Amino acid sequence: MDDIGQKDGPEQRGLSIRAARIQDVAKLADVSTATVSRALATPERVSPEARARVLEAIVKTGYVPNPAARTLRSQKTYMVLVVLPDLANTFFSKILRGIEETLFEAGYGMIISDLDGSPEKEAHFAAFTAAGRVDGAILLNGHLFGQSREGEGKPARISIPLVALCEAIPGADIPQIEIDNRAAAFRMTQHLASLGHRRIAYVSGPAANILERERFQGFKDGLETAGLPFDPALVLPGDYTIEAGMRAGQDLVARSDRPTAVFCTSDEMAIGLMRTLFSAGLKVPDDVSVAGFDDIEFAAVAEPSLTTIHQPRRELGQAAASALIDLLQGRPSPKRIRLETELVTRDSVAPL
Amino acid sequence: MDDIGQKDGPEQRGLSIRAARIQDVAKLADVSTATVSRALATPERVSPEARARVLEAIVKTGYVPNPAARTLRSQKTYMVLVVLPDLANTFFSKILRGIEETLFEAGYGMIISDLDGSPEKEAHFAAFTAAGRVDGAILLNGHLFGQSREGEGKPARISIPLVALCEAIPGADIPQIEIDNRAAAFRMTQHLASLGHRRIAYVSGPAANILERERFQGFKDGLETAGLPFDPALVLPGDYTIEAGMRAGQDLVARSDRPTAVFCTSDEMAIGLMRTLFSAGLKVPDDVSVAGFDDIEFAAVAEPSLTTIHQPRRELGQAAASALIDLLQGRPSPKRIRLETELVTRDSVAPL
DNA sequence: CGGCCCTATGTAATCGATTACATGAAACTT
DNA sequence: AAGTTTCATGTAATCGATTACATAGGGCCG
Repeated sequence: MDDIGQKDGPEQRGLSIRAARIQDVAKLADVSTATVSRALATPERVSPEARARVLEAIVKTGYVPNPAARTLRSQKTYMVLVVLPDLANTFFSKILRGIEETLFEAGYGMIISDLDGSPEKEAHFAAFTAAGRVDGAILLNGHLFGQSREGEGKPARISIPLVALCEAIPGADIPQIEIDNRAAAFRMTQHLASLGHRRIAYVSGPAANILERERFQGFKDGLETAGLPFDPALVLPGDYTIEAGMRAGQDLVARSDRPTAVFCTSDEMAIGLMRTLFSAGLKVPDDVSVAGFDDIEFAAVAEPSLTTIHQPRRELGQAAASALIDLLQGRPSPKRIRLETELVTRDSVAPL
Repeated sequence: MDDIGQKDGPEQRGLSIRAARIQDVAKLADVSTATVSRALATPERVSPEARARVLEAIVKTGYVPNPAARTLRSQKTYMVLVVLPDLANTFFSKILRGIEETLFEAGYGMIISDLDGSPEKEAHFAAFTAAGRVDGAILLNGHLFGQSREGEGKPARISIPLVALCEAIPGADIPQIEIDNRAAAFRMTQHLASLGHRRIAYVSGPAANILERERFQGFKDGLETAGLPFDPALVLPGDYTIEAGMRAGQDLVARSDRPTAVFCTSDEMAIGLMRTLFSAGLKVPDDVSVAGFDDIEFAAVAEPSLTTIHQPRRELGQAAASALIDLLQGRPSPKRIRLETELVTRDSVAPL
């Protein structure tokens, strides 16, 4: 147990900021490095006495295992990549929180990639996963990486466990966590129709987006079920942003035959749209009813407060993280989870 | 150049998903692993021919360096930790984007830690940095990690480069990126006073918060300069959230001698407060003027649109990331950066 | 022409953990 | 009592890069 001047211990003299290694712990506890490692990873395989000595030595030295060394050997990073199209979008932040919480509890860290519409960044992060910097990834961007063009003798790419969140990825054999967008949009459309609205405008998401297609289908189904005609002139292009909502609002304001209700496929668009209507002197819901989608925090405090579809954002994040952790730890993972949405009626929608 | 059946190459037969290693590249290019490494890290120290062969081999094999191995040897992770108190808060998301952008361009990845007010998480992430998982950290939470209680023979903790963002950390000898909160609050207070308001309420942040102290001081200075008395009864407690704003609103509504203007130290609180005033039948700005702070996206589209202090959030993130990168790469780093804010006048504030 | 320096490259140690395999002692079986 | 298991532990190979040191060849100088 003589721990003085052995061979090449870190000697912590003065300012030596060298971190304690497993060797130092082993020496202090008078066991081999293997025993230290086992005391941490599989305590039941180490005698109580040795374990106690190791634990004590760990406290004394302030030992923290070196993650790089651990990863190099065991091929596990305990890191998860979260890929999303726009970090600045309010909709994602609470989802991220749900993800982070769940990952943290399971001992995983979270690396965030904001794609920002850049294919370059996407390629970078594809390489990132291929290099083994993360054990798995949660994709919020609606498609897989890089589409694997197999030219030029490129070897089969390393594939890590993936989970799709919110935007389902058609054809991908991975867990998909989402809401039933079509049903939710259907529900909202029916709600508007049930209040007597017969001319209902629709402010869309990006055309290529899978959410958009589902919601649009739900909208059309809803019209049909309500016995209302579908009028393409009442479909306004959008991209889920406040600005898109404002543009759609300008379009509507300029029309002579205005619809009596507008279904925006995001709350941000709905809020932007209401802003423009207001500025033009129109009253919501007296002149026009406006509905949103998502139920972000500001929906409840907008003026007027926004009727919308509530998405359980935090739970979505948690569910995705759980599914991924299942995969990472070799447990069976649910193939598809659809969380329930809810129609939240507030003041922005009124009977005709 | 015979690459068949050498000794123990990866052989990529069928489904072998083994990633190419530096050895494989070296063999294919007919050079040593050292040369491959140098061809990537210091190309000028490798002959053009060798370099070309290496590059070709890299493309052929799809080689991506293993980050764990690289980190283990070189002690560099090319990862940065971003610590923030609440990921779900709108205010942070655009800052995060600024950080991510800048880090990405410099080749760094971003790991996010949402502290969520949990000391347990904080301790975890302190260990995280100590273990060398990141090269540096950006702190948005206003204080340093763990306060380093040096008891029990704990060795000097590894200290990595840090940068404080938004919330200055008094006494810490690290770069601080922020705005001049006091000056901004002063400015807003003066603005309200100049419009004739003499009874101005103040909705605060958390008392312990450094931002709060600065803004509060600015507020008091503003009153004094305008020759207005400071009335403690007009200071309402808050914590920057929508809900806090609503509570403050309820408080105000219940009063008989209402102030004519309210300065909220966050836009979220201002929006929540306006909501409550509205519900109580009060008009903004006719009955009460309301001002915010931050200029989040929703400030411009709130009804009425919000007079507030614009913070250059993206630029704050970029500046912090740049400062950290400077530190990481051994360059001198600015000690303190104060970005300019701007008073944005909109419709929620009107002359008395 | 011999010595020196520079350049390009190879060899092998190293980073710090995990873990396959080996070993010796104790416990149990028949 | 000999043989077989089990348990606790140690030894050393291993993960895949970087890099200190060694070396060979070429050019230059006096």
